[in-house]
Order: sequence, then structure tokens, then C-alpha cells
Amino acid sequence: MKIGKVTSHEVARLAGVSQTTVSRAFNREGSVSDATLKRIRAAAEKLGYWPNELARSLISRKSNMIGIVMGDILNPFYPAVLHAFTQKLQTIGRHVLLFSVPAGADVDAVLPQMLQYQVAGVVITSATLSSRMARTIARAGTPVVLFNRTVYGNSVSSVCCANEQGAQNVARLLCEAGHRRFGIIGGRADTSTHVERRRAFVGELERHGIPEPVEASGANTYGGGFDAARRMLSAPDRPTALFCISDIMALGALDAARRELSLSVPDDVSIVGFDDIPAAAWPSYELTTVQQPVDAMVDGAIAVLLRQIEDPSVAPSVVRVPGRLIVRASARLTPVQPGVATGGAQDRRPG
Amino acid sequence: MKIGKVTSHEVARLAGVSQTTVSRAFNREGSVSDATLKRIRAAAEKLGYWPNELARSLISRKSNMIGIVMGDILNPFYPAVLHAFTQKLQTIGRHVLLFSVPAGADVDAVLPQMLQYQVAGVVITSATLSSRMARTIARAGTPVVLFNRTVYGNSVSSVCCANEQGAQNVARLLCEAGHRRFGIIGGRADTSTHVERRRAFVGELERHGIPEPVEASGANTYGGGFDAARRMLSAPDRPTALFCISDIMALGALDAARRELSLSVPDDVSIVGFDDIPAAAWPSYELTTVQQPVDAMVDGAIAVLLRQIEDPSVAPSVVRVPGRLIVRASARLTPVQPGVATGGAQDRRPG
DNA sequence: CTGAAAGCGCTTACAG
DNA sequence: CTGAAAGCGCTTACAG
Repeated sequence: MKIGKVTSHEVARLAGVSQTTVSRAFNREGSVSDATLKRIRAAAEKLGYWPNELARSLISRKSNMIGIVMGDILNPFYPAVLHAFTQKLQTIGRHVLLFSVPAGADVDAVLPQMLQYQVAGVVITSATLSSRMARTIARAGTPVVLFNRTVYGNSVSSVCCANEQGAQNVARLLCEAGHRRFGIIGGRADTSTHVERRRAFVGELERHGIPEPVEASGANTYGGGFDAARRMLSAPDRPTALFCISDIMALGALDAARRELSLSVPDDVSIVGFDDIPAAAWPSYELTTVQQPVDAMVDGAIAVLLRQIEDPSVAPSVVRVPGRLIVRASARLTPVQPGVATGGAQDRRPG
Repeated sequence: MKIGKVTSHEVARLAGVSQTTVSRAFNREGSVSDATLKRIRAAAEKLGYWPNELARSLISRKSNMIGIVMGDILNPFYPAVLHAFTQKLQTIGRHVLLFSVPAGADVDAVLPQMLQYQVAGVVITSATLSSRMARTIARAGTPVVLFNRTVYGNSVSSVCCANEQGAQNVARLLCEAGHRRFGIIGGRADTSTHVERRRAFVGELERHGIPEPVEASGANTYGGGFDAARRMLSAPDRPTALFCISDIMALGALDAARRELSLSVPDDVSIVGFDDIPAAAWPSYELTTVQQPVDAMVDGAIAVLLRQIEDPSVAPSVVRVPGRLIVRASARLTPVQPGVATGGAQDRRPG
């Protein structure tokens, strides 16, 4: 048993061929005779040889690594995203170099590090893109695709859910169900998801002649949603419908309403989220939400990235994948029937 | 503005020094005069130069990449783990090459790929280690640390929570509270976490002279816990206490008990988990659980790995970090007072 | 403090 | 089908 790395030279010696031929055997098998190929394979197997990917990348001037910048892996929406990227990229022979943005820092800090590794392309999730960073990227000539984010002017490729359509749809259904007092719970105001979902929701409310909604922003976390909802729902003329920019905030809002303020959801307040994270489907929540089609979005992002890696001169593409409303039990989406009791809390609660 | 990669030669030309000196400026600044250093920095800045990490790794025969194999990023315990690894490794100038094990495959499939990238070390979470893989690793001479997993014989380094101690503690407290009929809900029987937690729990029950617990296994998921609990709690002589091998299963079990079977937790059944994932603290669950100290475990794993990278001849270390019982509301841990009503369901539920 | 030269482990024209 | 040679972009003795 050999300790340490084996090189193609050692395989060549054992197989009685040149190092060049060994290299060929691992790249275009067709150009090597069957007999030689067999000898090389045997030698490689015996020595435990695998081509050094670093050397391969260096000489061919292209690596198989894709850099992924994760903004917020702690938001339960992202594990599925990362999982999909990792799996799908692996199956096409690419690999993931993972970066996470340090708290307080922005993507600019990690970008040079990615470029040092000569990644073939970069996926950026959940982060705002400074114009300085956009320039750095352009300068390096490394293809980039934003995931679940867009940037002003569409100068960078991106793949997102159709946020505006999804949020508008929610607003319309809530309006048609007779809701008149609304609240919006958002995250960081400088993220495109926040901006787009909020804008579309507010716009649709206006179209229905509804007074301006109450708004609260905070960390895009369970606690952020919880706190915002508690404040918002403690006010005298509290909203009857809350739209949360993300599911994780919606779950916090829902718990604040039910557990902290003893309100019934959806009889006292309707709560709608965005994402469709696993917990949204749990019977303790049954959250009505707009589902982001993770698989389709990841497929789209990979396709865009590969196209740009193949031909860096292609124009950036901005892809929008429609979301789907998942109706569960956290929102009243039909008009209240006059004369019929609203039913509610106790119906839904066991024992 | 330059498009494409800049090399140290171009920086050297612009700064009027040799390529060797440019290299030195980026490695041991001390050995370059201040004036030269300044010129080189300026030239590098102007050209947008960063050392090619691939070339650097190749020539120095060591990369700064750490391979991480994630078994189950969809289990909410792992995002925090991955986040901690990524952040901490980044701050010491190391980077994460992320692999996920394809469904149905085992770690062996991805290991050669990691080794091809010449990773300095490997972290493996949530997977069983075949003896064949252990050999592959030894052969490559790449340091490996198992995270939250151990392997028979301690031939590979590992960092884990003190599973047995944690599980035994839970069993003892439940026994002392007077529970007599127990259920255990586990995941894959071939994972060390399952084996260790289960064994310690059962062992402590025996010590208290308690009849054998009912057991169920399934996927280590919310649904797995839900289904197992539903079956287990529908039986005639149902357990009064359920120990779940992981929080995600415990949440499923809790919802099955409450939402599906209309049982009160903890008055009808006590449910205890293991991990302390974020959702365990949410007011809809208030899960009593054994907390795995993620930060300490990750720190430990990195320390072990770095030591082995520095000196591959050191013996494997097996580190156990104690877990802490987090008492919340899902388990009755005190004896029932005779003559005092158990109170329960309606007390805990908002109006 | 600085530079010329060798070499990490590969791929890829080029020639046979 | 096969091999000798050049070279990817660096680091590191070695010499001055």
C-alpha cells in the first residue's frame, strides 16, 4: 500500500508507456488502443492513481469548480437550495467551493478569494451586490449568476421566482376575501426579494382602493417575524391579514399571534408567507404560502451559468420562474358569509 | 480595465522587479524591501492581480481546501454545522469544497473526487464509513475527521457529542419522574448516533428495572418521526414517554401526538429530542432536548484536523463534547403529585 | 534584499 | 496510436 500521491509518471512506468499516453487514457480514451488502455487502467488501479485536478485545471486554464456564496444558510429555505446545487453540479462533474458571507461583511470580501481559486463560475444567493463588486466580477471575466436576487439594470444574470406575480396574487385573493386592514412584515429593505414582493403587494392593494398597510422590517428570521407581528398585532386597529416576505418570518408571526397574543389564525388574523419551506406544511402551522420552485430555479441557474462559461460573450439572462400559491390553513381567502359563524380556533385545535 | 487573468509576470514587469520578488511580496513580505513592496502592491492593485491559488497549491504540494461531505443538509441540525465550518475555516484562510452524498450512494463514491482536488483534509458528517473507504483514506494519507459520527475501533479521528451520557441522563430523569412505559424513535440503525443514544437509553432503563421500550425506526426526518409516533401512540398500552434520536423526528412525533391523535404533550406523553435545532425553541413546540454544542464540536473538529494536517503521523483522536439538557415544556420530568390534578393541555394553550 | 532556474503534475499541439 | 517537449502560474532552494 502506497502512502502519498501517485503521479501519472509512475503509472506510465508501470504500464510501460509514456506519461502522455497515461494522460490521454484519462481524457479521451478513444485515442488510445484498447490493449494500452487496459494496461494503464490496471496500473492506475494498482497504484491508486487519480489525476491531480489542480494540475489539470492549471494547464487547461479552466477549473471544474463553481463558487457558491451563501448569504443565509440559517434560513430554512436555503438548505434545499444548496443541496440541489451540490447534487446537480456533482452529476455533471463540477464541484462546489462554498463561501459564506461573514456577518456584517458583504460579498465583496469573499469574491477575490473565489477568483483566486479560478472558479469556472459563481452563484451568489441572498446578498446585495455592490456596483464595486459588479465591476470586480466583470474585470475577472468570471461568469456569475445571482440566485433569488436581481440587480438594477440586469447587468448580471439572475434566476428568481416571479416575486411580483406571486405577491400580487396573494394580495388580490386577500382583498377579494374582504380583508381591508393589512400588515407587511419584511426583511432587509435593500434585498431585491423584499423590494419586489413588497412593491407588488402594496401595488395590488392600491388597485383595490385599500388604505396603506402597516409595515415592519427586521431580521429575516423567526425572531424577526415574531417581534414584528407582536408589535403590529398589539395595535388598536390591528390588521386582519399579514403578508410576510418569507416563511421563516411568517412562522414567527404565526406563533406570536397564537402563542403570545392568543389570537386565532386565520379567524382573527390571516398570515401568508413566501418560500414554502418544509415547516410550512407541518400541522402546527399549515402555512398558506407562495412556493418557490427550488428545483426549477436551480436548474435554470445552472443552465445560465454553463452557457456563460461556454461563451462568456453571451448577454446576461434574467430568468423568472413562476411561484405557485399553496393554500393551507393560515389564511382566510374566501369572503365571510353573513350570518354564518366564523368557526375557528376551537375547530382546529385538538382535544 | 483588463479582462482575463493577470499573472505575477505582468506585475513584475510593471513594477520593474523579477517574478520571484512578486511572489515573495505575497508570501513573506518581510523578505522584500519596503520600497519594492510598495511598488509591487501598486502594480498588483492596478492590474487587479491575485495569486493563482491552484498554481500555489500545486507547487507547494498543499492546498488550503478542506473537503466537507454533508450527509443530510436537509436535517435542520446541519445548516448550523456547515455554517460554523465555513465561517471558521474562512477566517483561517481555508476554504470549503462541499460534497453531498447522492441518495442511495455512500461516501465512497465522492471520496476519490475530493482527493483529486488535493484537499488538505476531510470532514465527514452524517454517514457510515465502510472499511473500504477507511482504507482509501489511509492510502491517500489525507487527514480525516468524522463529525457527529464514530467508527469502530477508533481508527479514524472523530468529534461527537457525548451521546451516551446525554441519552442516559434523559432516561434517568424520565425514570425518576415515574415513567414506566417508554418508546424510542430512531433513524438509520447503522449510524453511530442512533446506536449510541439508543443503547445508553435502553441501558439506563434496564438499570431502573423497567420493561423493554417499544422501538420504531425510520427515516431521520419529520415525516419519519410523525409516522413512527402515530403507530406507537395508537397502540393499546401506549408509552408515556418518547425518546427521539433527533429533534427533527421529535417535532414530527410531537405533531403526531397533538394534531393527529389529540394527545396532550406532556400530560399524555412526554417527548424528548436530541440536537436542539432552532425550531425546538419555538413556542409551538417547546421541545425538551439534549443540546449538541455545535460551536465547540466544530472548533474541536477543526483543531483535530489541523493537527493532523501539520503532522500526519499523530494518532487519531476521538473527542467527546458533553451535551446539555435543555428543559422546556414537552416532557414531564417531575413525579406526579398524588392528589394534585395534572393540569395540562388547556393550561398551556392560549385562549 | 533580489533574481535565474528548477519543478509541482498535468494537457496539448506537433511530429512520427 | 504513441511520445518528446513546451508550458499553465506559481514557490523555493541556491547563489549573489
